[in-house]
Amino acid sequence: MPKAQRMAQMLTVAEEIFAEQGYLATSMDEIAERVGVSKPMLYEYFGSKEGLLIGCIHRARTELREKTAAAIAGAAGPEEFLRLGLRAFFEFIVEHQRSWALLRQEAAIAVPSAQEEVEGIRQQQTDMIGSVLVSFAPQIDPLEAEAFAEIVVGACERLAVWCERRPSVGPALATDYVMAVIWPGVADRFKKLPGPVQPAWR
Amino acid sequence: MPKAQRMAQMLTVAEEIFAEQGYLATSMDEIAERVGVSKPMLYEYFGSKEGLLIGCIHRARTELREKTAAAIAGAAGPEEFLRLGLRAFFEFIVEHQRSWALLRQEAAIAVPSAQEEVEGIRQQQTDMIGSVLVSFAPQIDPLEAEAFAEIVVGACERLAVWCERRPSVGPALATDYVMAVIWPGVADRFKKLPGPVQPAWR
DNA sequence: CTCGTAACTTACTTCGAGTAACCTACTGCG
DNA sequence: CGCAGTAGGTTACTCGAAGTAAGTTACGAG
Repeated sequence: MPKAQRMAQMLTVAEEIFAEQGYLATSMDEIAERVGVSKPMLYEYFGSKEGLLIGCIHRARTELREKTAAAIAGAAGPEEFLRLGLRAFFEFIVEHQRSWALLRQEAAIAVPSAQEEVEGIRQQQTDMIGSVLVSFAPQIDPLEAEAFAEIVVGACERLAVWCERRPSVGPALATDYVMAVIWPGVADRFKKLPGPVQPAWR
Repeated sequence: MPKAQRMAQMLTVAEEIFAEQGYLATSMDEIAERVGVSKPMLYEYFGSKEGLLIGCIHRARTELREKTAAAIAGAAGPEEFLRLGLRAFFEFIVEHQRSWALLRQEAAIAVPSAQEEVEGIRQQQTDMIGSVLVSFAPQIDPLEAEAFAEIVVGACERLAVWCERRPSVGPALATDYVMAVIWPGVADRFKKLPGPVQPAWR
């Protein structure tokens, strides 16, 4: 099997088993067996168990970025821009429900360098939100804009975990809840600052 | 040394080393040596490495609950109640800066059952916030109240991590930021619902 | 002084991450 | 055809850390 294909297969299998059993409880032998290959091949491709985990996270991150970029293209104003971006995030999470827990929880704990990747995902989200704030209200205090973005990302991340236990709450309702809580506060800031320009993210 | 005292000492040392090096990178031998005791003693007291971690988290959880309860005693209205509760949380985090990363990140990833304890901490916070909402606005949709509470907890958790990289943002300013974003949205819900009663949490 | 128990240690076993060294099958070229 | 080189792969190890079995010391009560 060619390398690129084998690599993708390994990532898919690893993500699956990690999500099922957790990172620590999964052995490299186990992954190798399920892939139908021997352990040293995993080391050939990813260097270490940690490297394999980082590969999984990195792939998810790329996918999230692409989906978000597609979702927010053509949004009219800050509220719609934010709403579409948040909704893309919730949809991504519902799709990757099992592996998302791995990405944000297991990865961060077990493997310091995987944490960088997870932070990268969050960074993407805060960038997206920060860009809404800064481009629609250029006079906003940068520190405040950053803090607001972190607050919104944290809110979504936590609510997404909660949604897993509440099947009745899908991406649409989750987005509504978050917007209901944060938008009045954010809009309030906008009112006190010079007016809107177009947002530019990616 | 008597058991209770030894146990506390083990927890203190373990929390310290876990925070320094991470859970995975720390060996039980290493902790045992720093405590000045042999490895089987740790197993005697905590059963497993996982048990030791859970012990650390559990102790932190208890402390947070006590501090929060003390802080919110005597708050006048929902806004002050929420503000004091959030502030106690940020102060707790600043105090336990290094070990907080362990609790919420490493623990969740590496050890599924430690995750329960971490969720317990979050549950305390959502209970606190949920009690504000429900008791000041008894007619609120319970699902919505729960979602709002999760959103606020997520926002704080994430902002707390951000504060670690931003020494200029202390507990007071962090609380202000969160309140600025969420309070207008929450107050907006209150306005549409029957009026305030006293909150009761713990 | 000796019995009992609380607190502790030494000396293992086991399991899994990571590695060294060797193997196979295909592709291009004289 | 036959052979070299390499992509893709395997077997058989080492080593370190979690967890354990069995034995040892300290010390207060009778």
